[in-house]
Amino acid sequence: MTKKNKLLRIYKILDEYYGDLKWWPADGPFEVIVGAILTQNTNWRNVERAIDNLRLGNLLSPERLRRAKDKRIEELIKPCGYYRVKTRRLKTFLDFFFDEYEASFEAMFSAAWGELRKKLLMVKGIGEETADSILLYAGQKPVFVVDQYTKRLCSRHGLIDGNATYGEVQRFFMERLPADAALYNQYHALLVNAAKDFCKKTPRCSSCPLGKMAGRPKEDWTS
DNA sequence: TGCCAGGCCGGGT
DNA sequence: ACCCGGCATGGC
Repeated sequence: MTKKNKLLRIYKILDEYYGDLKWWPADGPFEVIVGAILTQNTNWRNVERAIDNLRLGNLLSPERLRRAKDKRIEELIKPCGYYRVKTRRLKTFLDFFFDEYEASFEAMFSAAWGELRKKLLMVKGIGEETADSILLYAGQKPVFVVDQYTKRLCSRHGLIDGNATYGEVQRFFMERLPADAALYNQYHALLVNAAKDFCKKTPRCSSCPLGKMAGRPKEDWTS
C-alpha cells in the first residue's frame, strides 16, 4: 500500500466514525481568526463564551474591534484566559490587517498562501498553528494544521517521532495527501476528536476506531 | 485538588 | 538551535 493510501485509510475510518465535523462552518473569516487567536492553549468551550461576549458587545467586526478600548475587550474575553495578551494580539493582527490589506479579506487571501504565511508569522502573537488555522479555516488554503492532539495521536500510533517539530509533522501529512483544503479541514478536526476521545494520558485504545492500528511498528505505516 | 485546555513570546543557555 | 517561565480562566 502506498504512503498516501495509508493516511487516506485512517481518514476514512475516522470520517465514517465521526461524520462531517464542520469546523468553523459558516462563520465569516473574521470570527474564525478571532477564534484562532483566542483558542491558543485554551479550551474551545471558554473561547465560545468569549466570542459570544464579543458578539453581544457588537465588537465582532474588524472596524469596531479595532476602535474598542483594550479594557473593554479584556472584560469581554476574560473567560478564555490570557485576556491581556490576547487583547494585544487581536489588536496587533488588526493593525497588520488594516495596514497591509485595508481590512479586505479578499485582498489578504488573494496572494499565494506561502507568502501570506510568512507575513502572518511576523505578526506578534501569531505562530505556526494560528497562522495555518487562519490560512485553512478562514482562507480555505490547502495547509495542514498541526496541534498537540495531532502530535500525540500520531506519535502514539507510531506515525511520527514523539519529538518531531511542527514542520516535520506538517510535512508528513502534506507530502502524503493531495493539496485539498476541504480534506485538510476535516482531517484535522477528526484527529483532534479522536485524540480527545481515545488518546489521552489514560488512552482507551480498545474502543478506538483506529484500535487495530495501535502499537504497530513505524515501518508498517510509513513504508 | 491539581492538572489540563485546538500557543506564543522573550530571555537564557 | 533548543529550553523555560509567564500568561489566566473554567471544567473535570
